[in-house]
Amino acid sequence: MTIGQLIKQLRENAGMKQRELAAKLEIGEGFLSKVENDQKLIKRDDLTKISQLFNTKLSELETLWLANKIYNVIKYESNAIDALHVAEEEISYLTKQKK
Amino acid sequence: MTIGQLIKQLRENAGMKQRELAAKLEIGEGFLSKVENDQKLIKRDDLTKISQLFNTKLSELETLWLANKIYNVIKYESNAIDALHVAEEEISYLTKQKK
DNA sequence: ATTACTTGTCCTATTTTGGTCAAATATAAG
DNA sequence: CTTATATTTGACCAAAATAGGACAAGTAAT
Repeated sequence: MTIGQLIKQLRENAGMKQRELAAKLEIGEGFLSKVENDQKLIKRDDLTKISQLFNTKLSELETLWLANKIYNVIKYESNAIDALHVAEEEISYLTKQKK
Repeated sequence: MTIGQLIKQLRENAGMKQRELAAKLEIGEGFLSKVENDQKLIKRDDLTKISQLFNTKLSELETLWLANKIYNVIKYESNAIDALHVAEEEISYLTKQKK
């Protein structure tokens, strides 16, 4: 599940048209369409508004949003998976903050 | 192991000073110092030169370089690990290219 | 025929990249 | 200690890339 797919799902489950949601987010509907199809990434600040509108957990939105950012960095890379693992090791290492 | 740590290691194992390596890469030594300490990321093109200079596998350098890029995206994020996993799923999914 | 959605082209303001240089610190040598 | 030599750090910068969008025209669905 990508951030775009989730936004689309939330919107449709609420029976809302793109035009409506776009208006609430103060963006054009063309842009929202691209967001829902993961061709553009929505502004991070707008996640808050979305989480309120659809009463969904902000943290879940943020995780998918961030995943999309990561994905954009590696999508054309043949060693993407290896790099992800290395990055994960580094994060884990620092997160254990051995004083 | 980060890309900076590896570059430093390769250089020291070859008994080379920062000044020398910096000259071969045509960058200042201040910049190289930052690269070795992961405060700056070296240009991707320069990885080729490094792999030739120290006779090391380019793919390994590239993986660490990419890992650093990813790391920079998520380093201050509390849900970094979750996002990494989501991104990995997306890559894996697309890599299986089910026609 | 409308309404809804998608897509392509274009734009500019902000951010990031890749770097310099000088000064500050370490380290080593005499 | 003193002095070279090596490395690190901070402040700054131009150029390149990206973010975040608008808008019009094209498709799809109703």
